[in-house]
Amino acid sequence: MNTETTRTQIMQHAQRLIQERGYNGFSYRDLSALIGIKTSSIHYYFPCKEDLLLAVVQQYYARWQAAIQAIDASLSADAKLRVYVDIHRQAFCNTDRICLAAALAADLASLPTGVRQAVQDFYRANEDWLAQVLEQGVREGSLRVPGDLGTAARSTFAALQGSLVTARLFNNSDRMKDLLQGALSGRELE
Amino acid sequence: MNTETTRTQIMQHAQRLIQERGYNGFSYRDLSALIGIKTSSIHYYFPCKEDLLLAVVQQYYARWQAAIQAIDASLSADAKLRVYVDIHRQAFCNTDRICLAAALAADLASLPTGVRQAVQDFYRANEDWLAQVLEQGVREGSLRVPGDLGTAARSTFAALQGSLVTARLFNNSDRMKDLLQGALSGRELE
DNA sequence: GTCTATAAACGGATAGAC
DNA sequence: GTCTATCCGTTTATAGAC
Repeated sequence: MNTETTRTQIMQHAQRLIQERGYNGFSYRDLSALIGIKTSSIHYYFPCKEDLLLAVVQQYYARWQAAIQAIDASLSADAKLRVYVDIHRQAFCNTDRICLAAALAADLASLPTGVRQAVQDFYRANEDWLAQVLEQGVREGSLRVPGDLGTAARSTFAALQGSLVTARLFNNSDRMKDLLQGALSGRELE
Repeated sequence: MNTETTRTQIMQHAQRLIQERGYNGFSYRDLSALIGIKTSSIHYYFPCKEDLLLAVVQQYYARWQAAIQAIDASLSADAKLRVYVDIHRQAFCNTDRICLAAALAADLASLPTGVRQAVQDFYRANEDWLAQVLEQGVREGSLRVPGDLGTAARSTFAALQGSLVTARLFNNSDRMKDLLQGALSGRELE
């Protein structure tokens, strides 16, 4: 088995299991059974569980950054918001998983310090991106944002994360559409 | 040690540990160390972990119902909403914990079926209550709700749950105030 | 790189004494 | 009710052969 493939497989399954069952809900044994290698081989790539966790979180963050940067900068603010929500809705429809950062944030007290920091960074980056887009929308006149921009951005991201949780809980991806109709159309779009 | 006291202690610590570290993040051993009894004594009250989990969830649900019913029915819709959000904000400020149902929903795939149902019931009950209050607000003319009432109720509860997660993540209870200013004042209150 | 073998602690759970 | 003692599988991790 090619090295990169094994390492990649480990990280893919680890991410999925965390999103499905939480940080404390999977083991090296689970991974070894899924991939078809021994647990000691996983330790070769990730000496301890925290190493694996950090690698998975950082890769998730990096991919999110790439997805965000791929959003056409020339779009209007409300178009950017629709693309942004749709990225999350599509990801949910394809995988039936909540956000990795939300899954980890739920187990906060059991996270290694470094991971906790990475989760905070992810949340902050999303909120900052949303605040920028809301600001653009106000400038353009295409969005109406009552009150503070940062407040609106934080509430919007909280609603997005919460909607992913309920979409999975009720096995109903329409919950993500709720978000578009309610939070965005209602509050922030004219 | 009085029986009811021991049983109560077990359930209190179990609920707290689930809210802090997730369902898979605590053990009978953790509980026994915290309370000062042996793990076999815990098995006397709750033969298996699922029994304990179900008891904790049902108690949490019952207390929520009591708190909701204690809200003065004669209040205006927007006053009810403010009391409702304040119940959650106060609970967070006092305990630094997210909602038990949200903590369990994050570990969904690892939950026993009965617990999954109880978590769904809790979410549904909150959404139904919110939808009723929004409906009252529209009737009174004190709330402006764009689009479907059920949609607005679901988004509002998702934002509430998500805000609790970030309030803890950033150790900042103002996140709950964000919700009042943004989601309620902005979207639903005139 | 992957394996076997092993370690030491932890996990939920039970039987039976007091 | 709570304890001691015990069961047996799990979990994370390491050492060393191949």
